[in-house]
Amino acid sequence: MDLDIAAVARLAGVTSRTLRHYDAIGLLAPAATGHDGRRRYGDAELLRLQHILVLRELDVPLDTVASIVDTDDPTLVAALMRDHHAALLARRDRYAALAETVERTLTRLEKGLPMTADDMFDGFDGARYEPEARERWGDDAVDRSNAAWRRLSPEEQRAHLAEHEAVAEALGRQAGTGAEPGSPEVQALVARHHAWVSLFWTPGREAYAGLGRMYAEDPRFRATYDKHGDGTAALLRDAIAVFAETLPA
Amino acid sequence: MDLDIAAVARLAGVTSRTLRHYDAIGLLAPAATGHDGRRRYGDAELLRLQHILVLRELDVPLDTVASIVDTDDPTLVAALMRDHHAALLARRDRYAALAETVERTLTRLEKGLPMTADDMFDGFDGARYEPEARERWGDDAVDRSNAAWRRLSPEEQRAHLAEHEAVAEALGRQAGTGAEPGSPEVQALVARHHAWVSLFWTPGREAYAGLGRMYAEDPRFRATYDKHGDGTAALLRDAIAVFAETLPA
DNA sequence: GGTAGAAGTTGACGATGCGTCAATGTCAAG
DNA sequence: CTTGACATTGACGCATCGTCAACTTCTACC
Repeated sequence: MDLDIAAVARLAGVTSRTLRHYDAIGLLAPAATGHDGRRRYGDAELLRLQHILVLRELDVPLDTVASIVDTDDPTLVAALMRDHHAALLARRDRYAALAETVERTLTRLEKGLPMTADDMFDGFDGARYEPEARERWGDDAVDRSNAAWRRLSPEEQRAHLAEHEAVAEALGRQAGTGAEPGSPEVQALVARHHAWVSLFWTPGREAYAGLGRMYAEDPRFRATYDKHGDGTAALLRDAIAVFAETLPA
Repeated sequence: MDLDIAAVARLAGVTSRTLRHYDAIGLLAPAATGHDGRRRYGDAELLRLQHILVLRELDVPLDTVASIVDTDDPTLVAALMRDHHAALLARRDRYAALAETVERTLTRLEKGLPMTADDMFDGFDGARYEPEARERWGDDAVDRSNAAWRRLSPEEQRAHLAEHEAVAEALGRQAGTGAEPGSPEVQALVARHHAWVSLFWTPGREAYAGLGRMYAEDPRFRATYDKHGDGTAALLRDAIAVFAETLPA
């Protein structure tokens, strides 16, 4: 895979100007530039571009996009992609609601019926139908999460990662003894795990449970945990399922 | 109904700054301004605002929005609203496709499977999934239609309206004699009607048929035609249905 | 090898759609 | 009559590219 700027533009449905802009602001640098200065893109850049475009589609400002796509923690990445997915579905529903409102307006106008002002704007208020974009990405959740991570000193970052290792290892030992997901020892470890995740992300009940499932299903994550013993990821998943019940929605 | 700027803003989910901006650029003037200069809005303004917001939602530039919402020909207005509705549905489907693409990317990444570049951007290319916004509104169809109407001199505009009256009257006579929708006389009149509509809008098969149905179903339109005799609107609808078959999709 | 044409490069300016701040005025309640 | 909430009109700012302009480079064909 070695594409020139025009090919990438065609594939992604953007203009070459946009790609140059993204290069200029440091958002998406080409894999290499030919000896003549021409930009060449590879697979990794395509993946990154897709990620960028999803976020752009959600009206996330490009500098925020940069901080998001720069995260390299796979836990965060996966959680974010799930969030993006949910946001896209929310958009879909929003446009469905808008279409319905327009249709209702049309038929009511045709029949000469009156409409209340509230009816008329049903679906238009971003605040009610879009608790995603601005509130979600503006300078909240994810943005803060990255900022939080970045604010840590290198030692603190290492300490944070070490805590995760410690939890995973302890979980592995519990898995080795056939411990129950709901047992006090395991739940205590999950609590530590939740606290660990919460540094950059405060998942709700569903989100945390989803994260747990992903740990067990995604080969990469599973490997991360199962290196401490087979069944560790599965134990974590089940333990998280129990723990998640206590979280707010 | 007599609302101040804050009330309108709350209802529509925009800021008061936006409403002032729309006033400043002549897009949406308040119904009246109090003796102290405060803007007061009425029902008509709310309807116009809804129309504006639908178009804005579709990324139509505001000056184009202005030219669209300024049309006063009810035929055009109805046709446009139907188009807007279709465009919103297209958006809905687009976000559904995007969500699907992201989901596919996620699961494939989880399983370590490769993805083709084409797969990855499925749904992102605006050209393929959005033959609406830019191409539809940019400076095409509707924009041109308004411009076309505006380019006519006042006498030409009168002549155009007179042609419509003449067609409607002739149709009324045909309806009075119980003519068949498919008869040569009636079809000749429909051809004139189509030519009349085509000045500002070139409807495809489905669109023209839909327009015909609206003529018969919408009380206001029905009245326009049935004043030349009961059943005129129905005859026109059926005749258009026949005529539309000959149109390109 | 020469040359045309397509497509790349950087650099610069412009447009759109409001956000936001400043300075000021007015209304309704206590 | 004060106070605080909200209105008004400028004015400037900004993000995200679009759109020239001037120039270079690759490819293809004679």
